[in-house]
Formats: sequence, C-alpha cells, structure tokens
Amino acid sequence: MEPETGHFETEMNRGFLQIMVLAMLEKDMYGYAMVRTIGQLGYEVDENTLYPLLRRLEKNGWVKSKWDVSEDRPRKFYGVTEAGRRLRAELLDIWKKQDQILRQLLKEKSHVQ
Amino acid sequence: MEPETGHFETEMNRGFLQIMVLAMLEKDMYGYAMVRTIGQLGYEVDENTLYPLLRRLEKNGWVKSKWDVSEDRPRKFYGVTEAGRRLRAELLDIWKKQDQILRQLLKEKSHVQ
DNA sequence: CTGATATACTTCATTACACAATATATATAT
DNA sequence: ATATATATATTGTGTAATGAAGTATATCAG
Repeated sequence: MEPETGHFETEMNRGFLQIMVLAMLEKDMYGYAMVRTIGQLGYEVDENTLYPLLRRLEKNGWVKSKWDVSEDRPRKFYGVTEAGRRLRAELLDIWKKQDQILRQLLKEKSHVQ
Repeated sequence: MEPETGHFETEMNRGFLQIMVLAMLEKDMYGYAMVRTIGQLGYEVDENTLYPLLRRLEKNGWVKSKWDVSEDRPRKFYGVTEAGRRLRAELLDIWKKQDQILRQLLKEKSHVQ
C-alpha cells in the first residue's frame, strides 16, 4: 500500500523476529499469546508472519511444540530447544556486531540527532 | 550449503544492510570500495547483494549516482539523498526499538551469558 | 437467543530480496 | 603472456513476510 517506507519496515522484521521469538520461548507460550505479548512490548507482529515462523523454527528443531487441550480451546504451546538456544546465541552475536557497526558509522558524522 | 544456521544468517542481513549503506553513503563511494570498507569494519557483503541493493535504493530515490570516468577505470559513485536520510532515520528508529526489546527480553532471564 | 467480536490456528498466493552463477572489461603484478 | 585484482551487470533460484481467506469455538452485548 505505502510505496514509501512501507516495504522497508517489512524487511526490518527479518532476523529480528527470529531472535525475539527464540528469546520469548524460553518460557512456553502459544502463538496468539505471543502476538499480544509482543504488542505489549511496543511492537507488532502479523499472525500471518508469526505462525509460519513458528512452524519453520519447529521444522528445523529450534523450537518444539505440543497441543494443550485441557483448557476450553486447543492451544499449541511452543518452547525453545537446546539447538534453538545455540542458534539464538549465534544470531545475537551477529546482531551485536551489526549494532556496533551502525553505532560506529553514525558516530563519525553528526547527521543523526 | 550449511543446513545449520546458514540461511538464518542470510536473513540477518535484511534491513541491516540498508541502514548500513545509507549511513556509509553520507560520503560518496562506489560499490567495490564499499565492499572493502565493510570488510574492514569486520563484516562481509556479497557483491551480488550490494550492487542490486544500490540500484534498488537509487530506483527509489534514496541514493543517487554518477559515473566517474576521469580515473583509469569507470566507477559509479553513489551518495545518499535527503529522502534517503529521512528513510535512514526511520529505519534506525525501528532498529533501536528492536534492540531495546531484545535487551529487555534477554535481561529478564539469566540464560544468556 | 442471536449476531458480533475475540480467540486460535491453517492453507494458499504474491512479491521482494539475498545470493549463486555467469559474463564483461580493464589494470596491474608475475 | 598470464594470472589476478578491480569494477560492474544480467539472470535465475529459494525462502520468508504477509495478504487473503477460511475454520471453529467462546464470549459478550442487544
């Protein structure tokens, strides 16, 4: 819709979402609850983005899931695996390096307020 | 190649590369020089990634280019535009918010060393 | 009690981007 | 002479974000 920055924001989600989900799932949670929790953190994730991401992470063994049918409504609870923790650490290293590079680049000039 | 974290690392480049390039181009530069400069910053960008990114940024008016044929070899110099600076600021805001969320999430538990 | 809304998840289609592969052309070093 | 570094472009592939739409149950307002 927005030909302006619209799509660039989408691009910003990649990478970050993976780390965030892997970090959140240190505590077991189901998808819909994650959407709301993320909203409370001041961010927004589309369900159409989160659900496929969770399935993808599970397919690769970074998270595992089990259905909870004890409550009124069936919910699929996810939790991070050991492999997922290792991946998170690796991705976080990349994130930190990137953040450091940005700080360095933007410190040199004074164009950022 | 690496079925392990291979592709997840690729995903980490999205978003970040755009901010980095927009920040670097505060000073006019040509593609090949950027690849090496980024290397000196401790990061790596594939030429097959950077060149299309530059063209894409130009197509959208975030950067502008001009050929320099005064030297031995023709080089395409790029520089950020005003619109590009505005985009950079917006993307940087997203980046900072994401960084803050990650810090918050990872502080709560002690599982990250 | 009935329709609207919130909850909870799924499947399918579209689009853009990272990157691989490959090509082109010149300058410099061996 | 030949290999390597410099410098860019074109084309193709695979994956992920997300739009669109669907399914099904629970709850709440009228």
